[in-house]
Amino acid sequence: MLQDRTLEVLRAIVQDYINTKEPVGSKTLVDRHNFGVSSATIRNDMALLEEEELIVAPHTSSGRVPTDKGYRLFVDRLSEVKPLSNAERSAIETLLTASSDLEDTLSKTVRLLSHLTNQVAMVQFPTLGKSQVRNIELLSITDSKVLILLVADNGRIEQHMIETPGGYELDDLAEIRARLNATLAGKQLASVEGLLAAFAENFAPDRRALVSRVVNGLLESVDANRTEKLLLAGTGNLARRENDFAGSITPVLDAIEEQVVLLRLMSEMQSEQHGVGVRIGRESGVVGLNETSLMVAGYENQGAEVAKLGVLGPTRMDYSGNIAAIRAVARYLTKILGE
Amino acid sequence: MLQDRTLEVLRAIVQDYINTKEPVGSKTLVDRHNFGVSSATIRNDMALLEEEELIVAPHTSSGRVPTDKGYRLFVDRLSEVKPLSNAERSAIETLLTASSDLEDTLSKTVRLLSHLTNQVAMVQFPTLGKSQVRNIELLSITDSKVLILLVADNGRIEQHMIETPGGYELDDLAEIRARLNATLAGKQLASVEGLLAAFAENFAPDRRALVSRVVNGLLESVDANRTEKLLLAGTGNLARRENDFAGSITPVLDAIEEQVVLLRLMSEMQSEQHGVGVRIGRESGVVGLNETSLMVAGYENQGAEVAKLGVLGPTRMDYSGNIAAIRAVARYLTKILGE
DNA sequence: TATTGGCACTCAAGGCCCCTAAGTGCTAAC
DNA sequence: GTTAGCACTTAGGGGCCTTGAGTGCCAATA
Repeated sequence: MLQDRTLEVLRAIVQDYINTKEPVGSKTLVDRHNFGVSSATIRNDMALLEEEELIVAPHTSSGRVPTDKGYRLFVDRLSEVKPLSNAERSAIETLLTASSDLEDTLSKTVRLLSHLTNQVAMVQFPTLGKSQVRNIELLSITDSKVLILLVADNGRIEQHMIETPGGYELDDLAEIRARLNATLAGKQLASVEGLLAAFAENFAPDRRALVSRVVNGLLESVDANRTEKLLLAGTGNLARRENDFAGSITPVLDAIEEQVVLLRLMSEMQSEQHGVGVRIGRESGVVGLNETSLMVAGYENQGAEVAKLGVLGPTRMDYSGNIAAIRAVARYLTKILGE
Repeated sequence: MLQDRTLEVLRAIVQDYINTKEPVGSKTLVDRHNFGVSSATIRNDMALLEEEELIVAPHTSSGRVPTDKGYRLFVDRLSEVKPLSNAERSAIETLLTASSDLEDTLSKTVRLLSHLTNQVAMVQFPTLGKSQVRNIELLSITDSKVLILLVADNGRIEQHMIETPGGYELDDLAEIRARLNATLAGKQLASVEGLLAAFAENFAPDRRALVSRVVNGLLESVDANRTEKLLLAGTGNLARRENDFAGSITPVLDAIEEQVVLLRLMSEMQSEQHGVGVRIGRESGVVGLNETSLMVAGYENQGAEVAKLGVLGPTRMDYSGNIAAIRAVARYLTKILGE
């Protein structure tokens, strides 16, 4: 087992490396922190840390740099949550105001988070989860087009246009709508597919074609609600301090555009330290994100976690500060969604 | 006036520079193209071109590179539209299939365009223009929330949630909806604000609060339709060939995220050569885009231009090929929207 | 047993020098 | 108007050396 001081050395290395972007050596370490021991002792500690693969030397006889494993230990056991500055706190309260429009609120949130952290920020739209159908509307748009509207109680509203080549009667539409609502209102979105399995059979044969078109459209809406949506901000931050990435940032930009990967990762991640989940470097298992870390926290609506938000940045990032920012934003978003 | 051969030299310089990414000199030029004259003659031509500020030498006695002005002349007078390859043509037809959902169609389009050009691709949503109100729906969501739906005949559907603190009667809602449709259906979106100026006065005083909340919500929807929306794809292409940008790509990424600037530029641009509008380097007047060129073409729906699409990339880009791709995609999109 | 001073060793980075390859401008001749 | 010839320029690459920061190890110390 590593001794206390050895762990302190690791902490110092992580902190110094985050600040200076330079590999850190034993001498500078004793200069900057007062360990009360000589650099030779620190060197011994560093040898231990290297043996445990917590730090690594980019080339023989250069300073050391934390490995993914080193950052992991730091995050799990050594980092304290930096309290937010007053300026940050008030920025959150000023910029994040309630709006009855969900998309508005979330888009403000993601921009705020990106400014607070100087990283790429991400906010997931509320997901299917346990949310329920509030109601369903069918709107006649043209003779051969009907708009289906699915209002869920998580605040999302999905719209889906369908074609009805044979035309339709408004009365039919009204009836279908009424029966759909009778069948589905208050039911969980996840159960919609099952509940509609035999739905068309209740109608006269000559209307079934129309009914099943509507049902299919509705199922696609449910699916769209299941397929998560992601808002992003601050992509420019990736390239700002370019040398953060040894390779190119292209794979990172690609992964960001290919939102599916990010969404999957976010969903898989559980909150760990201080309510924030962290994936460091290769832990994500996504090649393009080998040099990035991902940190997410859940936010809630009506008492249940509905989705996640977080940031993506180089592994060499300010974990303490970012954890604090993410946590604060998640809490504040939960609060204003409750209003 | 510059002679024909001198212009040919400019064309050759632009083409070689685009291909090789290297400043091009007089000797390599005569080697690669058969001008039938010696390098000394080419040097004289180059001196003329430099005098006209069409090319520039990065440092004394190195090859020449086209200036913005040089690219401009190339695009306006020297470039032929490269016909698309069969593979590209069939890619367009395979990937771009009609869908009744506008967002689907456009999102396919933007990804296609980004693949064809290897640049950042952009597609504007259909804009206000001359489009009309198709109909308006008011949906009761909760006791104190009403969803306003504005269906426009350009295919866009705006949804906007409003709060009604005092509650409301369903009958009231139905009446407001009926009168709104009577007043607005078939009218141009641009005229909605005027038509609703005195709308609330037709109602009994105790309902006016509700009515004006609805009217305000509706006006915001119209505004949202006016505020253009942009789909983007291929951001990773910016960083792919990194040395395309002398400075950092951060300002470019920022400009992309700040869609407002791009939207303004796209709206201002008129089609020039071959139906495609081009802004080269500093011509855009946007500092962050000094090293990029923007090329856009309009696409149509129901016979009228509704919005634009295009690409953004380094000034050193394949103008001929990209113009061809943009033009083809715009035409094809127009075609399938018409179906 | 943990810590320390001392020492020999390593290596990246920067400065310097030199050379080469590609390019230029100019001039006089064709 | 075109060309050959020539002197001149310069970025970039290779080689060489120095410096500074760092390391590992060992014997001495508390």
